[in-house]
Amino acid sequence: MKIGQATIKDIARELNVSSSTVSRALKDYPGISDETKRKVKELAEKLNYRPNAIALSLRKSRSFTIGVIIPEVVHFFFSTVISGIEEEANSRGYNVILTQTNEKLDREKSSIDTMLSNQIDGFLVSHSKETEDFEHFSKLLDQGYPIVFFDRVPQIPHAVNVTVDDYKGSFDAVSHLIQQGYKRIVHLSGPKNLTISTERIRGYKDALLAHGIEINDALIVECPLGTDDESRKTTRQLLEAMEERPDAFFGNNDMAAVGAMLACKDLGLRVPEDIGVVGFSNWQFCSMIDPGLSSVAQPGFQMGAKATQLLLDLIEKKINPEDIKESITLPTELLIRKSSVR
Amino acid sequence: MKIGQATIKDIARELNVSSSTVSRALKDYPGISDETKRKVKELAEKLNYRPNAIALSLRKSRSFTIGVIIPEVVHFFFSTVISGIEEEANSRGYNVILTQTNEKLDREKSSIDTMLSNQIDGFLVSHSKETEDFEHFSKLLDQGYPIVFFDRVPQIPHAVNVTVDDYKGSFDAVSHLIQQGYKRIVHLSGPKNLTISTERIRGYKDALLAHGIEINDALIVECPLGTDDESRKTTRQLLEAMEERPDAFFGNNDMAAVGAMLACKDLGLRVPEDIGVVGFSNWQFCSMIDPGLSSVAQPGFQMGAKATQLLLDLIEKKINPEDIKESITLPTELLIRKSSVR
DNA sequence: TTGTAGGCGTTATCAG
DNA sequence: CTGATAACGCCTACAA
Repeated sequence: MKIGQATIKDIARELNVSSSTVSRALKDYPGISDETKRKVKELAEKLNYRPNAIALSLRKSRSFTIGVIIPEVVHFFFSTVISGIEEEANSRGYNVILTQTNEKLDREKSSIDTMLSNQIDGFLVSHSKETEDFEHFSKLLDQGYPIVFFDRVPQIPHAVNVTVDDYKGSFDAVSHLIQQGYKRIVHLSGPKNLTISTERIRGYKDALLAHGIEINDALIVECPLGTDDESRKTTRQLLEAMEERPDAFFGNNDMAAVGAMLACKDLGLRVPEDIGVVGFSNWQFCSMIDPGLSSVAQPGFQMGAKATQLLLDLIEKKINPEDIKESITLPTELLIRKSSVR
Repeated sequence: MKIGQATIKDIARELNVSSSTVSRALKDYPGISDETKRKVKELAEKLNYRPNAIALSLRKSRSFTIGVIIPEVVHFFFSTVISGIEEEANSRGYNVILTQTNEKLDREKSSIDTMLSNQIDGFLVSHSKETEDFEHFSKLLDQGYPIVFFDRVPQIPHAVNVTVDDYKGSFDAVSHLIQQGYKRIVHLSGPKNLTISTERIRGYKDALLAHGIEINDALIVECPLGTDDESRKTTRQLLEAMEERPDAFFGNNDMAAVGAMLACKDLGLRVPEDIGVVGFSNWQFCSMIDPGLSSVAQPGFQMGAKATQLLLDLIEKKINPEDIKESITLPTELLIRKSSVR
């Protein structure tokens, strides 16, 4: 499209050969004279010829494009993942088409629709907070579309999932707080319908149990939005209301953890002396705030790269879904800063 | 593609009509009997028919896809812009294909190549730090490809640019510092080949002049990377080396500003009492750190939306490049927090 | 009201 | 070594 986009036909006409010859010459097929090859390539260069990927897609029923569906781009973790996806996809010659659902289920569904229309070769998905029923995904899987889920993964049989070790990340964080002498540890949890949330809750509970601390459900507080404002309010109320005051907060999310730190400041409580705080994700700002926020680092870039690698291998039939026994789990790392050390 | 992707032909065959009839029926063309329309639509629904966007693209020489080229996704500001792009493009029925250059010129060029191959309808570009020669863009413009540049815009005649008012943002920030009584204000500038950097420098200088303060070039310090580490080192050295100590830092970037705050802490200087600090961009963390970082907010989402709107209008010939007299400039807003108030 | 034919750009297949 | 032809899925003059 556009004035002057040269096609194979143009080259063929100018050289008085057939388009098949040109096509073959350009791809160094055997059985084309060096002379012809040279001429074709020269002219192609001169005309600034570019293969039309659209025509190729139609011909091959492959678009060399993968569709990425995520909740939000404006999210440090997700943007890191995208970066990994981009990198891996590009290096293997695929394009990335992106949509964000803004945490809405219907946008998730309509994204799938447009992507299907666009004949993408496979999906990379992290589902929305609203998604509780995974029908729309399992239908795709049944139809044979390659999908790899990452981070926010569904519980569907045969789904290929890439996650970080949320359980262990959480377990480590809470164990660390306990070792630092914190005893009444509040967990600011995420929406219960996300596996990452429940896994982190499980890690939290197990860490308490492993250190002989009783589980108190009142100390597990849901922060569904995951913003600092929400958590600031919630934790502030908590600190004011509870007769036996908590002495630590473990956020399922750095924003939630920061909110807790701010609430402490509001109330004149010192972090880490009075209250210990640990977050999850290791956003950039963790090292910039004072005190530095301890956090569980998640390898976002690698998650994106790994998920993409799996997806492309599935697409190119280098592996079969059955070969992937269980979910891929990437390691987390607890980064200890001042907010949790006393 | 994929087992069972129904096509118009499938519907036609099953209904014993021609594919043109089906095509027309599906689009409610005049001159198709209601009966046929009903039958066609019913079957289409049943077969889960989806128009093949690839075939459409080939037919129409339009892909309904726009290409976005940005330096980095992992950048709060850019992710906000992407969000705006996404929103506007989707609402108008376009797909977004994304590549990041990682600030490399050759990746910028190869991105253009793949996108051209993919027959995208237009480009949305924020160029890399390495880009000093805009030949590869002006060539595209000459060939008639619609391009809208945003934030990092080139100096090319006839280019359609969307920026924020960097000059005024900078002018306001520095004026504010002066009003607060700061006198020796250091500007942590960005790479000089970016227009946004030079505009911010211009705003800085003019604000000083407007308040009768002499310009001292030694107080304009380049922080090319724009990371907090870089700026922390740079500003620390500065604070230690200068006989007459600066009393404020204006970062062309929030990371740079934070670096300066950290350097102050390193040296036992108090912000804002001893040193005032203002950043640019208003990243999320500005309100989370202590003291809160004053910053010039840039409307990233709107920038993305506006740039996309212009691009799509250009593509759809609703406007001509000549109609856009000058660059579109969006307003900035100075958000004053504790870091600059004494 | 419906059908036929041609073409968007490319390549695989079959001939020569 | 090279050419002609058909096909990917869709749309649209033109014809009937």
